[in-house]
Amino acid sequence: MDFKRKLGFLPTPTMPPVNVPVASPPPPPSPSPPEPPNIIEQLRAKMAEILDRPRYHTPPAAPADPSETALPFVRLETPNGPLYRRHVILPPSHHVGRIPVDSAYSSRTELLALLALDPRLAELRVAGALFFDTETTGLAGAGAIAFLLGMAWFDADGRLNVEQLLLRSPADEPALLDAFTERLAQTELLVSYNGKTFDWPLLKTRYVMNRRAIPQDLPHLDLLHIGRRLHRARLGACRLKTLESEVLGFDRGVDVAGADVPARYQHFLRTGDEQALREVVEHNAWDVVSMAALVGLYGEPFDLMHGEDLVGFARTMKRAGALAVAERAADRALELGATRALRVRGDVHKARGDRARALSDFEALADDLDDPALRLELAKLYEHFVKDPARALQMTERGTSEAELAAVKRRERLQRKARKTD
DNA sequence: GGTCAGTAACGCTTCGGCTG
DNA sequence: CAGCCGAAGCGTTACTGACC
Repeated sequence: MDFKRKLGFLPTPTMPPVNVPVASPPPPPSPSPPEPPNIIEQLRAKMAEILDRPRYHTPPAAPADPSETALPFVRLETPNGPLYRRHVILPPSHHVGRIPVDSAYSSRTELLALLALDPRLAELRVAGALFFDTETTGLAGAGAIAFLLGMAWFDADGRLNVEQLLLRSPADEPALLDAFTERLAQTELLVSYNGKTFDWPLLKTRYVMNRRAIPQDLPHLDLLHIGRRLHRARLGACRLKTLESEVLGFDRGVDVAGADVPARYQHFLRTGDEQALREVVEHNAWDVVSMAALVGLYGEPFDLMHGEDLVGFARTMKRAGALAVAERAADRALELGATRALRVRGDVHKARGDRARALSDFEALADDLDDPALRLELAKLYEHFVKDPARALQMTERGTSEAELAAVKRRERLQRKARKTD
């Protein structure tokens, strides 16, 4: 067998033609057999799955007319080589789902600072923010480079400018880094999605590798962590794309999976085929624009945010010590039917020393008495505020005994079930 | 597949309020 | 006044998940 051909090191007639759209995911794995497959079968299935993945290193297409380009970038000459730039200004009416992008411009950074648990941000303006996102040749730690840098900022008229810089060749990296340095000089606040962990350290590594001064660390608003605090209870996963559809109400349709991005760039480098990169470029632009929309929402959340998300908002405000805002958010969440907000509001009342209202909210959660933390709060209030030790004692026994009873019953039922199936 | 900010769950300490 | 309780803050540790 020709293993090189089989494993994709050489082109085969079965590979997709260069210009075929390549965004479709690989076909789903075949349904698993009733019996667990042995290790050989598992390896065969894995190999089949790998071989079915789209490949991008097809033979070079016929030389394209150099005057035509599938990618909407303008070539600029710089002292450090060519720089490929795309610059778009979004109209003020531009929305991402329900959220007008320019709402971020007037976003209250006091609120964003509380959400980010970073008081420094309150002094800054979104007008001085740079939203940024990179597309790279892989994850950090493996010599990855950022071949596409997407940036967005508001100009003096409050319009969102989106700029993208592309490396048509890795050799052009110094020009890209210098352009980024220039943009950073006009920036007082960085905004990213997981950029504190991924994009920013990776870019700093690239400055080192290119023997350039590392830009100074700027205040950094990483929306991933705010997203988790607000939406995790409702959504579970908090990827940017999930927030875009479930929080902003926008579906970008066909999109590139992040894990496919490195292969698409490698394909571009080997063949010059720009088609596969077009969707990466669009994906990158959407990412920075969506960040701006998220900032708009987080800066003015009360009218537009989902009730369940306002519970997370209220909890974060409480954690940041903004008790009045926390109470307002919990009230609004309850108006929207999110009864989980009772727990947060009770905690807020307690933190303010309003034990009567704390008791009222905690008692309204009587359905949750199997929650030991809630029973503890009620026991404290019955003992020290209501002065009813008997009731407090009941609270310490009640839920526990019920939970234990339920656990014992379940254990017995499962044991019976196990005996039947033996 | 590497990285790392953030989180949760601890234990420990300090401080202030209440009670007998 | 001593003793108890609760709240809050701090440090440690182990773990999670999102980025390409």
